Amino acid sequence: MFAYPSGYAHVGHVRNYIIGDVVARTKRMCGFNVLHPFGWDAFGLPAENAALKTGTHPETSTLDNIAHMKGQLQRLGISYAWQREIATCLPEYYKFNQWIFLKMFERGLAYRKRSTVNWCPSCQTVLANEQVIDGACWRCGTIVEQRDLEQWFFRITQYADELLTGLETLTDWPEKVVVMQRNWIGRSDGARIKFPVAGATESLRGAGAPGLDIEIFTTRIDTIYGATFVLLAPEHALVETFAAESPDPAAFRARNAKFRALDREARLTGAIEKEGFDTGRKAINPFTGQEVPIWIANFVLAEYGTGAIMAVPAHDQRDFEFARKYDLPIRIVVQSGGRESQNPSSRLPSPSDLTAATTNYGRLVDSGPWDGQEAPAVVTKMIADAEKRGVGAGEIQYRLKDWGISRQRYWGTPIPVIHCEKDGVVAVPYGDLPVKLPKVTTFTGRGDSPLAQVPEWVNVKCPKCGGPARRETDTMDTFVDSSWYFLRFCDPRNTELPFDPKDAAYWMTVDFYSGGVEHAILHLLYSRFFTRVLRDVGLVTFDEPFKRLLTQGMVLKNGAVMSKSKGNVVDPDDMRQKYGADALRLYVIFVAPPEKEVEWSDAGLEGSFRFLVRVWRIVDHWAEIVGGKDGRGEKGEETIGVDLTDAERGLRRKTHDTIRRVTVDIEERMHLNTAVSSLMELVNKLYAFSDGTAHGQPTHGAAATGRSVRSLSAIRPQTLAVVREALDALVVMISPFAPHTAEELWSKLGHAGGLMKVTWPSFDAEVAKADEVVVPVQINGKVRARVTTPADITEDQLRELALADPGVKAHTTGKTIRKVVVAKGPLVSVVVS
RNA sequence: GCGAAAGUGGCGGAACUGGCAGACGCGCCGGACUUAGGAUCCGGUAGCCGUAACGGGCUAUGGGGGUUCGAGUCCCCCCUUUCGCACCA
Repeated sequence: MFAYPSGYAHVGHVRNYIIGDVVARTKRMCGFNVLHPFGWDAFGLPAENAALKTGTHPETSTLDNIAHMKGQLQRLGISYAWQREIATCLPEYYKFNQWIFLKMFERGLAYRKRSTVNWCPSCQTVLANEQVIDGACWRCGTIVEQRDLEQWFFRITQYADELLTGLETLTDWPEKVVVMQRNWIGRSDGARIKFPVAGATESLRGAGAPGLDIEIFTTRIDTIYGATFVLLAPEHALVETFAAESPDPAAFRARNAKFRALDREARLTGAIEKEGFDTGRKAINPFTGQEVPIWIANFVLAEYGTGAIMAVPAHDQRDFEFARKYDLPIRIVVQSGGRESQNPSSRLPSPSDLTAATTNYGRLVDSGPWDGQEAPAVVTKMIADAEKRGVGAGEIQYRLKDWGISRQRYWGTPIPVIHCEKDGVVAVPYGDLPVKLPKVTTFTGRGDSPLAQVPEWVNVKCPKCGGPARRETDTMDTFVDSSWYFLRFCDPRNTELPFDPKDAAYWMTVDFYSGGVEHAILHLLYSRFFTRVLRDVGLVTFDEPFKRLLTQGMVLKNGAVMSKSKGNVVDPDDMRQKYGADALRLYVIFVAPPEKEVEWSDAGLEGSFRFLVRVWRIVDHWAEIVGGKDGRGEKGEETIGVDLTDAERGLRRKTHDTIRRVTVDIEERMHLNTAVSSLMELVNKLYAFSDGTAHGQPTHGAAATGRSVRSLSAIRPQTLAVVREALDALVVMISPFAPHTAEELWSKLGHAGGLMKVTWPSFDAEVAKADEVVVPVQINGKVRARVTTPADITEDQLRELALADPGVKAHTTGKTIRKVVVAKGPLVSVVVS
C-alpha cells in the first residue's frame, strides 16, 4: 500500500487498507509468504504549499504527518511489514528515481523539448496531459493555461502499442479500467496522405524546397473521393505562409488569432460553434486530381495527427455542418443503408437533400476505379495505391502523448542532469547519485523553480569538461515516484540498485492491488510503462506489474466524499475509541462489497460491535468447558463425527459449510461482506445449539460458571468435540476481520501460541453436505409442494417421489403430465395441461 | 451526443453456472428475563387478499416485450441514476 501523507487518514482511506489486510491475513494463514508493505508518496505540492503559508519546511511537515498516520494504521492492527517501509522523499529512495531517469536518458526515453504545456497558475507548475481533467488541474481544480516551455518528457508513446495490447492480458482487472486505458491510448489506424498545394510558387516553397504539401491524417481513406476541401488547424505551420502571401496579411492573422484564443476557451468549456475561413488557396486531392479549397477551421486540433484534415462533408458530421454553413461542395461516395439498391447511381440522394452525414461503411460510388468496392478491403487497397504513387502511407496515430515530467517546484526529485555551455545537457554520473535536494528555506510560490535560488547547489562543474555548468532546477513529477515503488518493496534497503532483480523475481508480480478508480489512467498507466522500461533495462522479466486489480469504492458522509474542507471527515481514531478497532474493521467490510461506494453510518458500526460482543459471549460461554485443560485433548478429536445427534450433526455441517463459503468468498470472489454474513450465520447457529443458555453480559473468563446449565460431566464428548470444532474455526476465520478480538478468544479457548502461526481451517465436503434436502416441486412454473428426501436420491427416484406427493397430485389429477424436469439444485418442474 | 456499469423490502445489501427472490445486518413489532431495560436472549417483519386453523391464493427484482419447464440472472426496446469519453478526423 502507498499513501500520500496528508496528515490524517479518514475512514475512506482506511477502508482500503482494511480490505488489503483481510486478504493478507487470510493468505498468510493459508500458507502463503505474503508481502504486505506500506510506503509513503511523500513528495508533492501540498507540503510545499503549506510551507508557503505556515513556514514549516516540507520535510518537517511530511515526516510529522507520516509519524501520525503510521500511528493511526498501527492502532487499527493493519499487518504491514513495517521493516520495509519506504518514503519517496528520502534520498535513499529518490536516488533511484534518478537512476531510472538516467537509464531512460541513455535510451532516448527521457528527452527535452520545447513545447506548449499545461500550466496550472495556482500550483505554479506544469501538468501532464493525464493530469488535466476537463481543462482543470487534477489537484486543485484551477483552469490550466498553455505555456511554451522547455521540458523533460518520458517517451511513453514508444510503448503505446505494447501498453494497448498488454491490456488484453489483464483479465483480473475491472473492465472499466481497461476500457479507460484503451480510450486514453486511443489507437487509430489510418493513413497519412499528401494534398499538394496547387500552384505553389517559388516564394511559397522556398528555395530548393521539394514541393508544398499538406499532409492530412484520416481513418477513412475510403471516403477520399468525397474530400471536397481541406481544413487546417489555426496552429498549422502553413497558416503563416498563407497569411504572408494573402492580400491582407494583417487581417488574415487577426482572424486566425481569434481562433487560437477561442480554441483554448473551447477546450475548457466544451462545444463551440464551428467556424472557419478560406485561405484563398487550393490543394489537389491526390485521388480525384481535383482542386479543393483550403480553409482554416477552429475545430481542427493541431496536436492530433498532422493538424490538417481532408473534409468529407457527406460522411462526417463535423465536416457536413461546416460545409453547410459555408456552402462548400458535398459529394456522396458511400452508399447509405446498403442493400436497397443494386444500381448505385440511380438511387443516390442528392447532396442538397442530405440533413446529416452518413458515417457508415459501405459500397463506394462516384469513386473512380474503386466504385462498388467496400470497406474494410478497399481501405487496404487504397493505402497501397497511395504508397505506390508516393502520395501517402498507412499510419497509426495515438491519442497518448509523451509524459511531461518537469515540475517547477521544490519538493520533488531533482532531475539529475547538468547544463554545460560547452557540452550541452550532461547526465550526472551514476556515482554522483543521489543529487540531493538542497535545503531551501524560503518559498515564494513564484513559479520559477525554487532550486534556482540556491547558487551553491546550482553552480557545478561539468562532469565532462570540468567547465562551469548549472544543474537542472526542475524536479520530477511525483507520479515518477509512484510508478515503481511496488518494486522497491521487494528490496527496500538496496543502495546499489533500485532493487535486486532476484528479489523482484521472487515477489513480483503484485497479486492483489487495490486503490481508487482515480488512478485508472494516471498511476496505473505510468506503472505499466515503467515496468516495461525496467524490463528492457533488465531488472524484471515481466510486462505487467499488477495481476489483480480492485477499484474500491469511496466512503461518503452525508452523501459527499470526506474532506477536511467539507468538515465531514470520520476519524478512525474516534471510532476506535468508541467501538474498538475490530468493530470498525468489521463494519467497513460488512457494509458493502469492496468496490461499492458506501454511506457512513454510525448505526451500522454499532451493529458490528454488537456482533463482536455476541461472538465473545458465545465463546466465553463455552470456553471453560471446551478450552479448559481437561476439556481439550483426551475427550476430543477421535470421537468427532461418530454417533452424533441431529443437532450436533447440524452444527458440524454448518461449521464446514461456513468454512467453505468464507474461504471462497475471500480467496476467489472478493465478496468480503458475504464472508462476514456467513460467519454471522455460524454464530447464530451456535446460539441455537446452545439452547438459549448463552446470554448475559460478556464476562472475562471465570465468571461463566453458574450460567452454564450443563456441567462438564453432563456433556457428551461428541458435543464437546463438535462445539470445539465450530468455535476454533469461527475464531480463526474471524481473525482477518477482527484480529484483536480473535487473538483474545483464541487463548480463551485454551490454545497456547498466538493466531499468527495458525493455519486456515479446511473443510470436509462430505460433512458440509446436507443429508436431507427439501426439494421444491413446481407445477407450470409455480412452487406447489415440497418433498423431503435424502440428499443422495437419484433423479428417477426423485421424479417418482415428487409425482406421488399428495400436494402435487392435487394439481395433476385430471390433467396430462407433459413434461417433468429434474434440475440440479435440486428442483422438480412438472408441466401439465 | 458516444461508451460502460447499475436499478431488488423502510434502509445497507444477498442470490456462485438460468433453478424456492429478499441470506446477513440495520430499523421496526412482539415475547422472555427484570424494580427497570436504551442491555441480553427468543420470535416476527416484501405487498395485497382470504381462513376456524394456514402446509392457502395472488402480485412482486425500474417499465414493456421475448426465449425457456423455469428469468433478478439471457435477448430486444424504453426510462432513471452513476461513471468515463467528448470535436481525436
